[in-house]
Amino acid sequence: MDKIICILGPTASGKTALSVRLAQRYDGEVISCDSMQVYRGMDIGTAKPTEEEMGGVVHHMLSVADPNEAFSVGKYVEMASPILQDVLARGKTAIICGGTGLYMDSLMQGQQFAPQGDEALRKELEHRADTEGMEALLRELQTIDPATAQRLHLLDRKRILRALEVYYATGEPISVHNERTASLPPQYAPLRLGLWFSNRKELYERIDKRVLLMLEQGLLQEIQGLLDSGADTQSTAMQAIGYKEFLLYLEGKESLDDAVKAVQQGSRRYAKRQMTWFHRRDDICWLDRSILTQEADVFSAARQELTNFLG
RNA sequence: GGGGGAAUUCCCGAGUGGCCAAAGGGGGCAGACUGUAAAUCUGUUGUCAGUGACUUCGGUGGUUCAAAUCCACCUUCCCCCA
Repeated sequence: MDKIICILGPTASGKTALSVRLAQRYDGEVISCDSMQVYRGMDIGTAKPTEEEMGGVVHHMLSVADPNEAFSVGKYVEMASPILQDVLARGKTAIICGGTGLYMDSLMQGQQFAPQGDEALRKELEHRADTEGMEALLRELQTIDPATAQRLHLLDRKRILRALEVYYATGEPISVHNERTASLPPQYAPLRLGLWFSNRKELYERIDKRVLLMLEQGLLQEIQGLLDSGADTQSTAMQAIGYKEFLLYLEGKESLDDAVKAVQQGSRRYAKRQMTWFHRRDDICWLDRSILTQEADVFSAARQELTNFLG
């Protein structure tokens, strides 16, 4: 049995601290599972663990991409998979820690994504969406992949375009590809530990506070630094919560106070979406942080689950 | 002291006699999600046995078949003149 522990939960629930303690106790290495912590130079706003917070534990998948590069789930799995195998091969405990549910599930599943269309195809589809409108494209999808067209909403531009892209790039409807890959057995069977708050207000308070803390730690300077070094404000990385809003402030388009509120708001809604994602799994051991308020409590609760898991 | 204006469902804010449980936005809640996922998208939001009933539009009392909408008084807030 592979020694893999997944630590998941909404933003600001204390995943980092728990992962480090477990790694120290169980001879582990942490593999970060966060779609924004992969970017170099985005440390404060993504709450990337500091050298000190890492407590001597080896961390992977942090700062592995340039903010201007287009990162994605596919790349994440490509990069993290070999790392995970290596960690296991060395007899270490792998601790997958992060809040990006899609990335985590994909890594554990060994997800094979349908290939990406080339740049020209994607550009063309984008252009057609703008000129012909989504109705036309959805109708087109209806003829080549009715199942997908059926479940997608007219306004879900991203997914409609991707479905068309997959079909034109591979000749296979994305629904067929998905059905095939979904029936594959998962590659790993980790212990999943989920952090959550039965009292949501407490989580929201932590989030609000953390945004203020990031400001104190110099988030604005960090963003300015990224801009100065040529960061593309349209990039995926710059869509990160905390960056896109404060960018508006730095550009003088919004007051600092409004930007702070927007970041807090965005983070709270993000946390809710994360919970929704995780909720659909029924194999997560949930640790209630409204009850386990001290980090030591969380740690010992986690150790109990681990004891059962390792047998 | 005098004159004018405003009070709407969690918030902002439409609504000036029936088509109003009340537009729209925000927020909340719930959900979706297979290469942008901290992204993208959807639903719902007075109460209740849910094709219907009931309680809401600062308060009280009127007018009317019918009021958030009209009248009177009261309360609070804002503006102007003193």
